Amino acid sequence: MQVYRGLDIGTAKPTVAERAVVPHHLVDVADPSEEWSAMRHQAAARAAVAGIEARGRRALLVGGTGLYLQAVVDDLRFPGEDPDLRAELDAWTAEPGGVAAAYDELRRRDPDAAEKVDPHNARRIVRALEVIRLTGKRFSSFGPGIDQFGPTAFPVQMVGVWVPRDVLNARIATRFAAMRDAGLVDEVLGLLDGSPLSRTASQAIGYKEIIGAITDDGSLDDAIDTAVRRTRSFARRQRMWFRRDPRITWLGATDNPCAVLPAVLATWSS
RNA sequence: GGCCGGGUAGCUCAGUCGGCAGAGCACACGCCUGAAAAGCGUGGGGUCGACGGAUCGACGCCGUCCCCGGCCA
Repeated sequence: MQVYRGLDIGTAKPTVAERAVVPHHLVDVADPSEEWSAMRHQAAARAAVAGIEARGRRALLVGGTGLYLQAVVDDLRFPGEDPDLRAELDAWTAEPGGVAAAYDELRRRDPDAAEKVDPHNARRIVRALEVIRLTGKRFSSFGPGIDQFGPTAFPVQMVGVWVPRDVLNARIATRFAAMRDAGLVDEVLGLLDGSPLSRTASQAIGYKEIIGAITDDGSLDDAIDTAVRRTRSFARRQRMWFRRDPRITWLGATDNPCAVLPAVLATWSS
């Protein structure tokens, strides 16, 4: 979400001062009305890494979105997309019994892919069918899969920071309160004056809830509360995603995660 | 004080003719290849306000009481 210009406070974007000390890439590279995607992120991030390495420097990939990280470091191939076909499939699954019918087709044309997607998950079923109909090839034939943790596309040292649950929850609540104090609501009001947010940008935690509160005349306290819960839920999914990756070295922090910095640097140097 | 409506999961509420206590959200656990800060699955949770009664059997029917909201005085 930090790729979007104007989404500063709620995405905890690095400050101008911080960026003056350490160059940050893929920050402020898209307008909030633009869509962002795993494929777009893969291309942009790999280009940034290549540029950094070409200058003899070392890239530090930071972030919590598992699919996006793997899209950069692993052999993930994203077959094309077709908006018309996508719309047709979306309409199909919106009909009564449509999701089950679509899942039947997926099971018939790509049993391996059907095995990995839940029969109720319309979004994933639609995407798999879109690829199959578009390319004529099985969805599962693209790349080794996200559960294959082989050698990375380029040398990468992966480190995860593990924080106790109660500390994490407290930090999330504190963080949102600080964002609100820093003017998050005003920032959202400013965004509402511009072009409508894209589908992807409008999902940003905090922004989505505050926009909802403003347009529906709801409670800002409730919006912040929902955003806090959604952040916890996101953190749980991050935990699930990264936990299964055997290449990650986990470092535990009891309170302040910054305490593990020396250990992170030691791992990095090796 | 009188009349009416309500009291069921942490929250908001369904519950048909009396026949095994339900949903959404929350919470916990988990899944994942162009929406991923997205999407999806599984699970734990109940003195059905309290007490008494009729009934083989009550969240439901009868009685008394308590609590909340509205209207009237």
